[in-house]
Amino acid sequence: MRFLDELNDNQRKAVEFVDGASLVIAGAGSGKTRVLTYKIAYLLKKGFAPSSILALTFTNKAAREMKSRIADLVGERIARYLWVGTFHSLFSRILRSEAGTIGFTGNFTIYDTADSNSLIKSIIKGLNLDDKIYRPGLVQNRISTAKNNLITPGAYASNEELMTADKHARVPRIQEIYRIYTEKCKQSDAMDFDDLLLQTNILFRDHPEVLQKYRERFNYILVDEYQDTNYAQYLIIRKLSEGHERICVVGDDSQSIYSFRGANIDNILQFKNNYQSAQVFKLERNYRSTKMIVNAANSLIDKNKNRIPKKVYTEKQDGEKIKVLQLYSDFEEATVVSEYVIELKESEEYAYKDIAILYRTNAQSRVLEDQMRKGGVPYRIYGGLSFYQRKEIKDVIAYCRLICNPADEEALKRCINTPTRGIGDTTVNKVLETAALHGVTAWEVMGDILKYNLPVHSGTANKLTDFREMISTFMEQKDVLDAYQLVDSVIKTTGMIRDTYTDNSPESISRRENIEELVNAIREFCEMKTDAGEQALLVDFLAEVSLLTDQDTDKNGDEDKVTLMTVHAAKGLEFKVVFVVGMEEELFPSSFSMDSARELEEERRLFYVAITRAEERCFITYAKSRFRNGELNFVNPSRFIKDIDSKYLDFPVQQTIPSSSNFVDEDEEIENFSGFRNAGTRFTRTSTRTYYPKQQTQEKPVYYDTPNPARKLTRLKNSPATSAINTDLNETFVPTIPVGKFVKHAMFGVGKVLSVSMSGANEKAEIDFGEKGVKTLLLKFAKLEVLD
DNA sequence: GGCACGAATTTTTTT
DNA sequence: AATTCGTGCC
Ligand SMILES: Nc1ncnc2c1ncn2[C@@H]1O[C@H](COP(=O)(O)OP(=O)(O)OP(=O)(O)O)[C@@H](O)[C@H]1O
Repeated sequence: MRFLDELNDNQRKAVEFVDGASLVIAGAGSGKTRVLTYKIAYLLKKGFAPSSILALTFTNKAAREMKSRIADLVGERIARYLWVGTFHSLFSRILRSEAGTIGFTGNFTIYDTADSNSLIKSIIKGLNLDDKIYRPGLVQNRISTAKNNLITPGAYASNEELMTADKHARVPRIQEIYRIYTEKCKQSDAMDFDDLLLQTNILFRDHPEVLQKYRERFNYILVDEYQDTNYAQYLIIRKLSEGHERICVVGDDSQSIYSFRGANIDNILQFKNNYQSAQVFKLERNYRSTKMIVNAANSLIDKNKNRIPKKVYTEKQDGEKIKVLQLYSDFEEATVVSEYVIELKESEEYAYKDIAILYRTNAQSRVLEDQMRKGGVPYRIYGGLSFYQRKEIKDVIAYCRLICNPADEEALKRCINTPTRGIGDTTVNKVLETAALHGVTAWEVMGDILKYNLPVHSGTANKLTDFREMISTFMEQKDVLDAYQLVDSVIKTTGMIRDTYTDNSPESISRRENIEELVNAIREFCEMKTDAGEQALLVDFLAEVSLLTDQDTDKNGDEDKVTLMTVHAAKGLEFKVVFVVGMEEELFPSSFSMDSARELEEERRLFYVAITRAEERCFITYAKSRFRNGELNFVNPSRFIKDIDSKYLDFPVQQTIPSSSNFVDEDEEIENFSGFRNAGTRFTRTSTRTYYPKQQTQEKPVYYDTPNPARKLTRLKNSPATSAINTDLNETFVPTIPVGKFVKHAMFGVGKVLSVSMSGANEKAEIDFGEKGVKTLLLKFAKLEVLD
């Protein structure tokens, strides 16, 4: 087995250990995933049948990569029979074949978060509860957490702790909503994401013979990113491996970042106690990053109290320090990052695809995207609104779902009046109420309007009947035509396509293109399946589509583009160059994590994950002001920057630090454009004028600058970050402009000052610009000139 | 029932 | 800024 040479001693030991449970716990970039991959290859060589190996990854993409890597080692003919995938995708497969035993059909629909949310909303409405108190999002969260901990509605109701918590939170009826939600899902033959895990547990608990069958089928179980598994996942694995304990999990407690999804770090911390035969393997050598990056990351994570200390070292070269850049605004941050990207590309050392820009929240991607486009930088955004979450796509899919499962109420609600065909909310509600009254599906009611006494006029009744007939016709074809042929017919017959031709707005065209892209994707799906000798019916497509994510729609993965994604989405990936942007208090760490030490530590782990994605170069940026929810906020640098030992950081001399004399052009700029001195940042959203510190645009690139030593380091280290930055801002002289006077604005022209008031720490003025309207402007930022 | 406009609201992260 | 919600009118 030559491939074992590609491992170091510790890795090889972990791979070769086959007699019992093993845990590989090690820091980032130490080759944990590699161990798992090679271990599978090793097991295959040792004679394990590929179909007897179950490997769980965190994403579909990771699964694909692992499978293809294994195929490289042992050949595609063998690798193709492996069970490699996410918990959700593999256990949905098992659930489909065993569905009958737990009261579902093999065709069950998978409700995505939007579907659950909509169902919860309608339940809350049905119970006449106030949706301001019973916020659907909150309820959904509670239900999800319950499911992840295997608490069924009954168990929920009899759980003291949960019930009192709900009572105190003034939402005592969550338990009832949960119960109805569960019933509704079952009635609609639907499972949500959490059900895929919960129902698997129920299946294994209530049907020992089924559990036994899968126990015998899977002789070896491997789990990647084990630190982010939840209780439901833990128990599935535990049950399947009971007896033989041939299980190998790998992970890093310092990279546990999904607690909001129920991930329980105890799974990995308690592994030794849960498995008698457990052997623990530690890997210490990092193969990914330079010394500077590894050390910086180590010094950061060292600030967490709750963690298993780990040694991590690297033999790679020292590399450069992590560059920390302070910018005026989110806008400038994006501009500067795009300039750095261009520099890196032009240096010919890096391609665009070597570079990633990571952020805490999806909302941050917008400015970045704009600036990348402006700078001509090709990029690809992952996450956020994915292709399959677009309205028009969800609409088409809703038709598909309804055709395959007429009980799918959420799908019905979605497409019954899309495009509009005169069946409005009132009618839909009547149908749903009548259905609930008789304990049948809405589909059933629509099939016999007279029998169920549906209180609608004959015109409306006809519309309902027509709609039902149309869907029925598709149903007759669902086992005859392949997915492509059927969907093609659906978009034409239902009027979905025609609807995009009613006007020629860019929105309509984009909707049409998206629908066409979907149809294309389905065609490719059919071709692929047919080539593989498998069936390619609509149900087959649906079974796969519900679990697809953004990263899976990535067709040409090796296009030369910069990657933009959240830090969460970057877990497990690596890039030569990484920019971690928006390192500010309230954003990263998120304001919601601030009052809990536990959550704060998770935010720190998240930052650790971000930095450890970098192989060679890492940049950290933060802005002093940022638009959030439509308003400008002044923000402070993240406390996490101080958590990194400053000897690994480089704060280049920048013009962007106020109060320093090398503050280029400030006076000139301010006087020319605002009429006020020290008015602060020049960047506003309404301004198209861009301004770069001279050095960055006209001289050599900043990242070759000599590190700026002591002075700024001390500033960041010894004083709270707030004082370094905030003082400057707070001391900014803000003159009050006289009410009633006329002022001139760069964009709006001349206007009259109506009032001046305080908005937080900032003065804002209401100014009437005549036909441009009355605007409310923050004086710190508006470029105003007082006219005499 | 459908549409348009104005008001109100906004927690981060995702399978 | 962006999206959702409510209202009012045809
Ligand atoms: N023995 C080795 N020799 C050479 N390269 C290695 C070796 N082990 C791992 N690598 C490389 O190191 C990098 C990180 O490996 P891998 O992704 O498996 O680490 P990991 O521990 O799973 O990381 P993370 O925890 O960040 O997901 C990969 O590029 C991998 O190819």
